Amino acid sequence: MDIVRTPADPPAEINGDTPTLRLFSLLEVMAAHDRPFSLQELVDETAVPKPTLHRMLQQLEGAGLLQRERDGRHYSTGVRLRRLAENLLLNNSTHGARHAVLRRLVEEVGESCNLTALSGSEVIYLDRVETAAPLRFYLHPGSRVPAHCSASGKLFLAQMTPAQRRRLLAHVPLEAFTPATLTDLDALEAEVARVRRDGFALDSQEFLPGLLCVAVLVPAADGRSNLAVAAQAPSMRMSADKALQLLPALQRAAQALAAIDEEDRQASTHAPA
Amino acid sequence: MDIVRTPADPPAEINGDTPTLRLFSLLEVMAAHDRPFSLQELVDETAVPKPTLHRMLQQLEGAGLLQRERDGRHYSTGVRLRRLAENLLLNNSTHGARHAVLRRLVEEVGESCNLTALSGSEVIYLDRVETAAPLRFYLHPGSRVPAHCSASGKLFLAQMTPAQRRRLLAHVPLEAFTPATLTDLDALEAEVARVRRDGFALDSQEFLPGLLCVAVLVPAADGRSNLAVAAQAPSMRMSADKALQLLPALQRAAQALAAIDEEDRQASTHAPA
DNA sequence: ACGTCATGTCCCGAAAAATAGAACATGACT
DNA sequence: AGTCATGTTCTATTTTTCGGGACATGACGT
Repeated sequence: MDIVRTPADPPAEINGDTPTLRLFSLLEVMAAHDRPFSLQELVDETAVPKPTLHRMLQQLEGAGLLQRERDGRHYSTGVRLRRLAENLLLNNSTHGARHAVLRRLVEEVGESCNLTALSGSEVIYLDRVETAAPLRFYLHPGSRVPAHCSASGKLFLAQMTPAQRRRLLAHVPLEAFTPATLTDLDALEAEVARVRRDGFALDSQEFLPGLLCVAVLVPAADGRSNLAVAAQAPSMRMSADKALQLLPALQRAAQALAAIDEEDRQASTHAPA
Repeated sequence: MDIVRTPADPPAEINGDTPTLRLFSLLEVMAAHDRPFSLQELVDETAVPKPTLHRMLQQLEGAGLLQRERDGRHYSTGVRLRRLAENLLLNNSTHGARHAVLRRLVEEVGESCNLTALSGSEVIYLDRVETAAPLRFYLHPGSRVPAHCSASGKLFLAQMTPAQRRRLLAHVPLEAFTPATLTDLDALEAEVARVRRDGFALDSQEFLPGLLCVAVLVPAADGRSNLAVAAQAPSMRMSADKALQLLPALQRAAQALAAIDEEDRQASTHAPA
């Protein structure tokens, strides 16, 4: 059982999650290297049986997602796939804007920052920008973390009603990841009350030893937000005191993100292009 | 409270070729619009049964290819998908006909040229060919540059709707890299209007002191392009006036690049035998 | 408060597709 | 010709998808 579950594993291997998604993994392998691939090369690269791979390539070629080189035995990306990629990046102003805010925040505070949301009883990393500092934690977007031992998670818990919070926590044991993890319901309630009062949350090595984190909510129009910004740093560079100094920058970023959402909300009720 | 659905939208478009490929069609539909989709919206758009669509979205979300908005009922593109798209474009430009066109352009104009695309709020260098002149800027493929202070970036901005552009720019501070950088929104709007009218963009030391740049869009069949060609030169060798003289060559290269895409498209619709 | 509507979610048997071993085909090089 | 490496086809078995129908949930309107 992994501590941090990551849906998208590092590039090396084809993921057998579900057959459909293997095609994506295959494309990722091909997109990662800058050259046309022959069937055999892909077999070596992915450890997928040759006939299977052959069929996958045929499918992708038939759909125009891949195309064969002139020699007939090397595959490279097809127009349709490139068109898809272009459109994808082109029609992305929301993520672009959010990401930009995050990037600016990282520049300002000098530590890795991320955008998180609550999903079920876990906090999911929506986006993340790494600091330039060489020592850093590797947590990529898409990872999940329990709510009770993360700064963002405690923020989300803090805005729930006691009943909602109890219901969520009742079925999730408060697993101890470090000695600092709050595993007692009463202690967690007290912490959550503090978070609600202060408007920010700290995670002081409660999830990973040596990892500190400060987070604030991105305000939402209806009062309940499912979006938080957080800054993370190794304890070597960050103390709890120093974390507090980052708060103004975090709040500013949160406001900017709220403004983006507000715009989106308005834009979506108007006629799209 | 949705606005009335415009009948201008085509009826349905998901290809039932083989089940696996429907996921790609779905992504294409989503990539074609700059907004998050709810399940129901996609049902209307694609004429795919609701449970089926639901499963498809779940799969894609689980794989990190899509992600839900924080309201939990709207889907938009995920990090993994965007990363795939970036890699795809990055790697594809390096080899093949595009590179050749670029190389020939460099020969013709005598200055370093590059191919760029918009990704988020930044311009990403897809490919670059250096001039032979000893004095030159070192900017390699894959590097990124803010949109507001690059010739290509201003071209991409110019073809957005005002709303899209505002959303992107509102939260990206118009950072001043040089005294010439446009840091005022109104000034940038005026510049963008000029760019749209003229069909080309200039960057006169707005990003790096001493660096001039001219760019034009590579025309796309559907009118919106995510590909631009640009020539760059140090101010010692290039003035704004002289930059204009490069325009015909750039336009020719852009046409050639557009023709390559067109060829690819046609080739992929012909007999794959 | 209650019904009503629209939307998101789950279930499950029938149908279709993916899987990968083995065999076959094709060329390259000796 | 003989060997090797690679691409292709065949096939029965396993696994997945499919989508109608039913259920759940929340947002209204009365």
